Formats: sequence, C-alpha cells, structure tokens
Amino acid sequence: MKLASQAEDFPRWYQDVIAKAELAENGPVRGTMVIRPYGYSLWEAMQSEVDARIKAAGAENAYFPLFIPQSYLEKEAEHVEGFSPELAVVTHGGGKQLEEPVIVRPTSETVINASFAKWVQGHRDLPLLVNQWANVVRWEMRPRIFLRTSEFLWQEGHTAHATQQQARDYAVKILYEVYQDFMEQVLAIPVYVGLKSKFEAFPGAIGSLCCEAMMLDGKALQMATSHELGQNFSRMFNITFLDQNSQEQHVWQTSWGCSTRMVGGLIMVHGDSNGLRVPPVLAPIQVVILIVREGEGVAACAEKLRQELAELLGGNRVRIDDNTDASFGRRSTDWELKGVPLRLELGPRDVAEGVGVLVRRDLAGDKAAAKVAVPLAELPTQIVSTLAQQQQDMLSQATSWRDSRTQEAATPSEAVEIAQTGFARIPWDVIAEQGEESIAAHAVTVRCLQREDGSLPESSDEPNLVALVARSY
RNA sequence: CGGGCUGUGGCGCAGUUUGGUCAGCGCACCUGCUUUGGGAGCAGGGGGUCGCCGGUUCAAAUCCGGCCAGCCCGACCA
Repeated sequence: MKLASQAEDFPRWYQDVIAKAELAENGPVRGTMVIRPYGYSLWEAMQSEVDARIKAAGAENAYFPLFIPQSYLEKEAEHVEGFSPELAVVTHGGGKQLEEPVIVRPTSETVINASFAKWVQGHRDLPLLVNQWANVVRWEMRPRIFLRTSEFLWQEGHTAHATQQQARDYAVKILYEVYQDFMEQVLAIPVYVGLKSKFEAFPGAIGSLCCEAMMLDGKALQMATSHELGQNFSRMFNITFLDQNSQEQHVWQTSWGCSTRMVGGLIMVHGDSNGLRVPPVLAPIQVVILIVREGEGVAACAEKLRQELAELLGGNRVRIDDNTDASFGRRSTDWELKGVPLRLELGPRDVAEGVGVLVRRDLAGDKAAAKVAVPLAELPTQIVSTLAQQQQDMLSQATSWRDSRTQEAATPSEAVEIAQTGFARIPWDVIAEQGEESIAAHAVTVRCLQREDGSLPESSDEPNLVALVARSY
C-alpha cells in the first residue's frame, strides 16, 4: 500500500507515515494516542539528548504528583483562566465523591511551587533548578496525533532565582543551550527563536520565549518554550527567602518545556514520499545491515561489521535484518518507511567481491546517488563519515526550505498572503495589538517577535521589532 | 463547539439510488511448495451481529429517527 502524496494531501500523508512506520495510533479515548515501540524509541532518543543538555544547564530531575488540588490552580488568576477550558477533573475516588475535586495536571507550576515554598528558605537555597519528565493532560477540542493530544509526554523545568535578571538569564540559557541546540544539532530542524506577543504568552508568565519551526506544508510548529514567570507564582505560593541583608524576598521564576509534539515536527520537516527520514544523531537505529539472501560467509561478515560499527558508533544502534523469508523489496521499503539513515545491503555476490552496498536514506529520491559499493575494509569508517555528512545535509536542506519560505511583508494583508506558504516577516509596529486580531481572522498568528538581527528582545514594547507570522499547528 | 465528508474482518474499499438472489474485493494474516539484488508467485485456509440504539417491513448493510465515533476546514488552545 502506498503512502498518500505529500503534495496532494499532506494531512493524509502525515497519518499514513505514522501508521506505516509503526510510530503510533489513536487510543480508545478521543485525543489519546498509543505510542508504538518504534515511535517510542524516537521519543527516548529525544529524551536522552534533551536530558543531557538539561543536566548540563544545572537542573536536576525530580517527580511531582499527577493529581493537583483544584484550589492550587485557582491561586494564579491568569493561569487558571488559561487552563480551565481544557482541564480533566476527577470528582470521584474510592467510590465516593471527593470533598475537593482533583485536577489531572495540565502543567505542574502549581504543585511544584507548593514544594518550592517549603524548600526555599535562604538565598543559599537558590537558584533551585528542577526538571521532571511526565505526562500531562489537556482536553483538546481538535486532537492531532503527536501534535496535539489530550495526554502527552514532556519535560517541564521549573526554577527559582534570587533576582529577575538571574531568572531571565536562565530562561534564555535554556532556550539556546537546551532547545535550539537540540533542535538543530540532533533533530536537524532549524528554528527561529523569539519572544511571544502578550496575546500568545503562557497564562501566568510575564514573558514567553519559544522555538518555531517550518513544516513542509508551510505551517509553523512551536517546538519548545521557555517562560519567565516573574514573581506571579512566588507571590501566590509564598516562595520567599532571606537575602544577604536579611530581607525577605519573593523568588523570581522560570518554567520551560518540550514534548512528544517534536515527533510530529520531525515527521513534517524530514518526511518524504518514501516515509520518515531520521537524522543520524537521533536515530535509534542508525544502520541496518540487510542480508539480501543467505550464502557463503554472509552472516559472519554481517556480524563482524555489526560489532565493529557498534564499537565505533557507541551504543547498540546497528541492526541486522536477516529475515530472508521476506523479499528484498519488502524489507527495503519497510526500513525506508522507518527512516533508518543507512542501509548496508550484503549478499553472497557482495561478499565474493569484497564489498557492501551502502544506501543513504536521505537521498532516496535520487537512487543513483543513494547507492554506492564500498570495499568491506573501508565500510566502518565510511559509515561513520557518511552518517556525519547526512546529519549536516539534512540540517542544510531543512534550513534552505525554511529560508525559502520566509518572506518580508509590509502590510498585514500581505503578511496573511505570505503566511499561506510560510513565515512572513513584518514590522511589529505595523501589526500592533489590534492587527493581531485582524490576521487571526485569517487563521494567521504572530509566532514570535525578534529584533532585526534575529536576537531576543527584552520585551514586546521594544522599538523596531520584527514579527514572524504564519499559520500554525 | 460550528461547517463538510465518512463509518462494512487488522488496513483500504465495493455493495445502499431500486429492501430478498449479499456478506464481497484488494492488502495483511495462517499452511504448503517455489522464490528472494526494489513492495514475490501458485494452491489451500481462518477471520466481519455491515458504528450503536430504536422503528418500518414477511424480510434491512440498504428505508426512517436518534445517538456515537473518525477525518478535514474553522473556533478554542501551547
């Protein structure tokens, strides 16, 4: 069965890839998803890379409860207003109606800050840098698998600092050193980093920073966010400390997250007519050694290569496919659907000639360039360098695409026009607050604000800012 | 939540206009043999109260009413 055409029916193509690459399927409750083993392995690879960066930024992992007292959410006015429409509320437990309903967390600012209030006493307790990997629930009107599901997996970081500047600096550090670096170096997805308009900011934040990526259908996807919360939560939850002068102060805070939505972004940035393409740095399986058919010395040769590669590449990211009951064509297309970066075809003919046929998934559109016969002795080093090359090529290909889909606009109506196919860059003064609603009528929104040189503004009131507007998921 | 489309074995569909001769096709699955360098072939086989509930009728996948679910476009939303 063929995939739907990416050009003719993008949403259908997206769902076909998810089904045929065995990434995920719908769960029994509307908006929920079952993440299948291969899809989950992609998520685990993302987790491990993001987690390493979070730890490098100094945060530690912890775990907080799934259930939150309703009263906690109500402490921060904007926060509760922003989230109430999409809350799942537990009213019964143990066969009895609960005295106070319990919220299934849509995000954990409130429970975590209740703990922070106990943990922070003096300035020596700061900064407090905590992260958790968890599931959250937001009852979405219009779910789309991976992009917006009622339950999704993510990490959420929560921090407390002694000064506003320290909090702000940390939110920026996370944005660049964790998120942007991960998106570009691991996912090979270029992102615009910027500040959300007040209209688009997180409920309860004084400023929201974000990474925005461009999908192959010309729609934007928010890949991660990092919020500056000011003292909004510390005042409500009484998170105070004694500073060096023995004065009681409220802490300054941040929160930041990225989710399983990134799997959707990966598909929509790198997918092609043959399925998914996974960048090598992320790939749970980087190389599949496909035994074309059994024969003299083929299995032994494959196993020897696998061991050499496992050592060179680290981890266990080389797979041997010796399922010769299935045809060569079937197995080739299946691995292509899953997006494994490199396939090494090995059969009796190759072994006799002392070569292996190396096939690059990222070039699958160009069969001649994609396949090359490499002497067995050179294969391990050649594979290592090819993987590195593929990673680079995928990032530059995605960057060219994104850049070609970013155009200047002078008026809101021009921006709406350009946003039909990508990002429009327009002076923020021209949009202003009321313009934001007028473009919203055309399903186009301000994705983020940047300075002219692409750097982060201090606030949306700064002069000469540029707004990046687009249709979005 | 509004508009449109669709619900028939795991997936994709035909059949509904004109009620009965209707439970069918392709893929997938199982068994055997032959195959294997780009989605294998032949033979045999298993699996579906036709989304759910009710109604009309001698008779409903098919007609009527209600409900539910999925998808797309919006509204909403990180």
